[in-house]
Amino acid sequence: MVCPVTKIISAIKQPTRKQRELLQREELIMDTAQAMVYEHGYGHLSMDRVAEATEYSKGTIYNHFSSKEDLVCSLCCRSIKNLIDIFERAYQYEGSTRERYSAIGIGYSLYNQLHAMDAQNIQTVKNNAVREKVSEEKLVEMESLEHNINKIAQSIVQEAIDCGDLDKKHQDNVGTIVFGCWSMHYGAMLLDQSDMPLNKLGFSPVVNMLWENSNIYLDGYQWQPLSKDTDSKKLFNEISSALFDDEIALLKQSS
Amino acid sequence: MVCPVTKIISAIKQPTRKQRELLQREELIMDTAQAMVYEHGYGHLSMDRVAEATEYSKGTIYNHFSSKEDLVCSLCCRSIKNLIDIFERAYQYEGSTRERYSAIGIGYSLYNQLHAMDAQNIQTVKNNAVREKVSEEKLVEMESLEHNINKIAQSIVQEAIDCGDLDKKHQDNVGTIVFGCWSMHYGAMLLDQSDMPLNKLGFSPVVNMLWENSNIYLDGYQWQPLSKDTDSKKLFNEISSALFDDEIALLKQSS
DNA sequence: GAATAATATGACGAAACGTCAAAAAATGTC
DNA sequence: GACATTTTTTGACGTTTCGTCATATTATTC
Repeated sequence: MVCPVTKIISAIKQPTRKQRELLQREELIMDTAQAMVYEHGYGHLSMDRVAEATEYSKGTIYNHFSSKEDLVCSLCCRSIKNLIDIFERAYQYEGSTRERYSAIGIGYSLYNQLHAMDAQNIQTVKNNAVREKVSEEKLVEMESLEHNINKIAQSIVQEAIDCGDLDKKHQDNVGTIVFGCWSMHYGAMLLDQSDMPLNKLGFSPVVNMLWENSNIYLDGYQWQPLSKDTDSKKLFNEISSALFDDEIALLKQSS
Repeated sequence: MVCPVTKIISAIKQPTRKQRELLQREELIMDTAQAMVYEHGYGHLSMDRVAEATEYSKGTIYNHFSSKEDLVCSLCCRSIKNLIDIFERAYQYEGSTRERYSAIGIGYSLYNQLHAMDAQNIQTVKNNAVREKVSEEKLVEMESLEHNINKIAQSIVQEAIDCGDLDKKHQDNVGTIVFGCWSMHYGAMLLDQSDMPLNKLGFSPVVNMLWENSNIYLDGYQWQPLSKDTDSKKLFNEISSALFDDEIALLKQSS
């Protein structure tokens, strides 16, 4: 159940050559696994295949990841780190609190469209039968990452309250507001996944519905400036191109 | 890949003795599988164990369900049928369109709290790796059920528009509105599932957040009467006890 | 350069899936 | 009721994959 290598790696400050090699190999294993999932689906991912593809033995793979599920969870952690990066970019956006919060939602949609498999991995790990087999350490890591990403969203809501864009009466509802958007986006992403056929060029129709719905929702909280007093279509495009130009390009290219 | 027995059963109008026996056995298998998941988790469900517990051979089980995933999907279909029943009760509720629509949400929350494992099964089947192994027929059945349940929600929205509770300008957004609530509830349910520790007596805190959020959301659509002009806490209790008294009792009892 | 510690390997046992030839039961025919 | 034919059931079998562990290999220390 314990991963000797992981334990060593996690305690690193200034990595030695040896440790760099281990880290590098860990990356290689993860990249290989990810490619496998991307190309042939989750069902085709097996430890034996990963071992063969990386040209290491199975035992070595197990030195890095205590189980197949642990490996998938590691992929999730990497995805969440990518999401954190996106959330941070949204946080830095020069605009109203409302716009910055919306930017998070757009970034989230974008990421999930670009990396549908990542979303699928996260969904896989959320499943209790899978979760059970993930090592304690890795679960802790994931929870910590999820906590951090949540924090970013919460701070924007808090700032909105502080500057008056959101009424002070919502002070105790910061969690609820974030939870609302989170669940809506999370649910939409998962529902979208089952209906894969609808992937047209650019954003999927689900993204548009989601954008409308989140605006309605935030208007419901009277978060200023209201979307009904704004050109929300235009805002969507502005935010997309200001923050996520590279991703948009990729999206257009891949369709 | 084909299930001989299922094929026979599905074409039944007036079941003969033989067919009744097959149906009955199918129920037995499903009940056994469900109990297994409930008691020891999804990971403990195996076809061999089901065969042993039902005292039929594995081959016979496979005559009914073409794969383990097919069996789980059948459990999902049963859950969705239960949900349809709940949605229909909500549809019949004597109250404003807004209240009836809210009743759906409450029923959904309730069902998922009472049958957390059902929700987990649905989540499992949504996963592509699992979905791939479900027989075509079963997938069609599930999609049809999902379509029906969606229809119930959509008709309430439509009625709201027709009677003026919802502005006519939303005529083209019926799908979007239902999708919004659906994704929010679906996402909330899944997020709730990962945080199992928070199951206090009665409704989980997530249900409260969800209730608040859906009200805000529907207020955003200006769906009359607005929750901010109503005692929404009271409404929640009224709907719960009017429609879901039995379920509430079960919920209190199980905590 | 030898002794010791760390790491890598792949053969192995266990668990589970799904199949299929043969056995058993049910049904039909005379 | 006896025999033939069809349907259904059975469980042994082949296959895949998991995760382990004794052994082999490599690295490090003295």
